[in-house]
Amino acid sequence: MEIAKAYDPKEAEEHHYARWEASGCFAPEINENPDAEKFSIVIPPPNVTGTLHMGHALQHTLMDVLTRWKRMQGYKTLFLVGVDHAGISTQLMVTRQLKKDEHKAPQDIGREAFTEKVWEWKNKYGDVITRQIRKEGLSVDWTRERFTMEESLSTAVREVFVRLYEEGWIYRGTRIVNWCPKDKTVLSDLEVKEEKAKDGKLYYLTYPVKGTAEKLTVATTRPETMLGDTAVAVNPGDERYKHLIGKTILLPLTSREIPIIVDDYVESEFGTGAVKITPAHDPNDWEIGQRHNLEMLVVMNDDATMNEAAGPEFNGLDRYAAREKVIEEFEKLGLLEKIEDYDVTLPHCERCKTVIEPLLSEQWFAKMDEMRDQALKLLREENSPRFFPEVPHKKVYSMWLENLRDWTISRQLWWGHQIPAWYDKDGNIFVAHSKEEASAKAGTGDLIQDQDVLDTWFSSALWPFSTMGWGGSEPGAIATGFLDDEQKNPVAIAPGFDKTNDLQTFYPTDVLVTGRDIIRLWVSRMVMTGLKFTGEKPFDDVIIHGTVLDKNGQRMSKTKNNGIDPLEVFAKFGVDATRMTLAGSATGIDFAWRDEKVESYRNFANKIWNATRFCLMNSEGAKVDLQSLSRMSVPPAVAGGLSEPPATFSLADRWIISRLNKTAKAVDHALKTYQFHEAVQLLYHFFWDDFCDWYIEFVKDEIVGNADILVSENEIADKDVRVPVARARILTILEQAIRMLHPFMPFLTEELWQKLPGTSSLLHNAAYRSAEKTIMLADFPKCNEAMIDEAAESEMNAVIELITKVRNIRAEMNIKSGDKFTVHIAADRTFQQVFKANEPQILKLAKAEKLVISGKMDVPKASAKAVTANAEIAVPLEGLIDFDMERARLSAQIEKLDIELQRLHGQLSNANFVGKAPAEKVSELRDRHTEIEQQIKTLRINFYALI
RNA sequence: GCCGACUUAGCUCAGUGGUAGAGCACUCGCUUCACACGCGAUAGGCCACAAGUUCGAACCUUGUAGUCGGCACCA
Repeated sequence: MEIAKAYDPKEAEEHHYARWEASGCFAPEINENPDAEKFSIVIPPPNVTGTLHMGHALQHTLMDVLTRWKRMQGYKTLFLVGVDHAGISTQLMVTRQLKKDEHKAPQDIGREAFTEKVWEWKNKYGDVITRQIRKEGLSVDWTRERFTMEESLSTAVREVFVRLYEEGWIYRGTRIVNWCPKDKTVLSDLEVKEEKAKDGKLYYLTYPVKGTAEKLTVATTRPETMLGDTAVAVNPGDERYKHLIGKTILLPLTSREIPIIVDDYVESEFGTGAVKITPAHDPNDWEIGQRHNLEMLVVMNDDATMNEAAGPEFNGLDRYAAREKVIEEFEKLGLLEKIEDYDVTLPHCERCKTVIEPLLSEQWFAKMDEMRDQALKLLREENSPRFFPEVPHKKVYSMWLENLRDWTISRQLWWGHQIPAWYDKDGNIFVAHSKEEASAKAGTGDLIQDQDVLDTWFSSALWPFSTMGWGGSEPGAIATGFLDDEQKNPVAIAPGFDKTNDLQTFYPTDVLVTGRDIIRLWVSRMVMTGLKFTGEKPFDDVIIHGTVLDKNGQRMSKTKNNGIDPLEVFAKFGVDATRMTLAGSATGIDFAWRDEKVESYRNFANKIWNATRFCLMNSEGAKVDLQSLSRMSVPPAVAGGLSEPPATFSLADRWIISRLNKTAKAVDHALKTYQFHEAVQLLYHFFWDDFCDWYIEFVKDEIVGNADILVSENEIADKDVRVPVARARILTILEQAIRMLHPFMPFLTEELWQKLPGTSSLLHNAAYRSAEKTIMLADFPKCNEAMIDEAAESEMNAVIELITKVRNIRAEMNIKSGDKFTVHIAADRTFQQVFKANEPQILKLAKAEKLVISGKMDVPKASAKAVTANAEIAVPLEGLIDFDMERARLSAQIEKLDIELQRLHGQLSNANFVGKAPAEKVSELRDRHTEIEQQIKTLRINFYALI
């Protein structure tokens, strides 16, 4: 069979995904083994407004590698996919569109019509990210796709809210909150980003003390808030102000009189030692206000303009205009002491970058204390979740939990889960699962539901179990199942999908893969709610991946416009090459994006393609056959025709099979410890260096059918029998390698595997025997310890070293490629045998025409020389050799070895080393010392022979 | 202010208490019948700096410098 000369990823990417999906390979139901262990992962749901970026691609690749690997091992695998409704982002997006299309604001059309619009938008544009996920090749179960706003998940949200409320963990209260004046909503601390202000100023305002000629100076970065001052505070121990305590201030620009109070919060050394107190506009001031029973005077509206309480002159002014005006007025009054430049960091809205205004506001809060304590207990007692890498994430996680504050969970938006609380005419609150239930509680149907929605992260926090049908049953009980809102989000249910079983089967999940920025926003909250509502931790392991940076090591951002679009990279180099690049960078470490890196994996993909091409071109009469890798690989009929059981394995065969098994073992270990890059390196090295560069070259003549094959000395095998055996063997080794590569390079490997003769569902893991043939379900290769052959590895290494040294002579002596020569080899009996047995390969790969193998070197002076660990090599080059050049070559080799010899000598003559180092180490170094000494000796003899 | 990470070949990065590795780039040579997205052969590093622990440190400890993060505070 012949295939194209180069790999074209596009074709494979187009064909296989749809087929996999259609044949149910992604759904756990494909697994026929009733006793199969499960493996489950939930995707961190991307925003419905999102488009794929490199961070997703990295995260998704790691999850898919794990899932495909486990699936091939016969685990009942669920990789659950879904999308987040992304409250603010989505509302902003639809608001913008509404303005553009209909020149309307949400308020113009009302809540119901607006949310209807959002659903329309979602149904029309909300699948961008999921289509992109398909392109990535993710083996997610689309039959279980979830959306945080669908009915079943909303049920879970309401259940959690009601329970927490009833237990007293959720309350409504008036606090200073982070207010975004542009989005006009409250934000949690985690949605606020501190950023340095460009030209921060500190304003010193002077306040006259009533009944004296004295004045008191306070400093502030937000002068406009002085309109809401209700006290000035000093430290109780501050001698400067002692006599003023209890007196009052005549607050300029207002007609108000405010007290001078003492509070330990004030540091005498800082600023002027006197602090203006604005309880309604600053969190610290609010606390002081609580302690001293101060008036809370709100002087701003929700759009950060000043309100009536700020006085008629300021009413309606924007906060910055008001700031200017306050300064002007103070200046006029001679009360502005000074303005200093001041480094100040200001809170910004994560979404719209507007400066946050701390504001007194009535909101819903969740007290996390009980859940926090459970999470901390889990961490301390069971070290769960385990973070990979553990440093520094474990600490970030635990420190945040330890200092956890109440969570502001309400948002002044329309898009999201509306808070299940109803108010009667008197303002009494009834929290319930539905209006009916609330009415029953209230004894009246005349109720109005709370207008706010919940923080997007509230529903995300329930993701691992709400997606699996959790409906509010008691911890540990079987899920009650869920209902889907069919009008809005119809979900196809796979045949055999038992709605009530998912939670029981797949929860808790095995591993979570996510970025470090949401450890607190999301990971911690999943742990807390998971423990409380299911009685179990939602996952054991948390892999925190690194950040993909641009090629200059900068973070990718829209403002810098330095983002790299994964889809463009897919188009240029293929999905598989991109996945290899992402999986090939060390877990948890940031790395700069380089197209060159992808290019090298693109080349690797092509290498795999061409190695397969070669095997297919020479596959007649053979097929993939696992028996061909075991010792008794010759069919009985043939074996019967020979007098002895045949030694069918050449050195190269034993070697590559040993390497294959070692690689399987190492890959398994690497993946178990989430060292994805380690697995990538192992597979790359095995395939390219071991399999292509050496094995294929060694057996090429044999499988092409050019070579006579020696069975034993003087006995040449029957080609008709031997060639197919050799072909089956190379096909099988290739097939095993491709299987191991599949989790990383799903498209290429499927494309090739389908073409290999002899592949069928019989090669599937036992759990998938009746499924349609696909490499996705092939059994993942396991190490067979019996096939690890150290003798073969060391003998093969001797042959490789020999060939390399001869090639080196050829290159350094400038011998034309067409010129053939004789190679003399001196070695001990064992290695004489080894070299003899591999003579045809050595001749071919070293481009020599004759080998002279003996126990002692005897060649003309005009020879190029080299030594290996096991042999002395000479190539007679009468007339071609330049003695000066050869001497230089030899002395360079001697010099190199001598440096090592000196170091070894130094160590071995150190009594401390010999006395204290492990005996094994000492003898290892002694052997090495002897070996190098011998090599140097040989090289020296050769060197002096040339003088 | 507190905490953390990083500093290894020209570049991007692996790595280990005892011979320093890869990919790309560079140099030289190959139209070798799977692959020039290839083959072969070189070259290139006192593993940031200093001190300590150790028989032995690039690896462990401490300090210094640079780079980058996170958190807190901000009258």
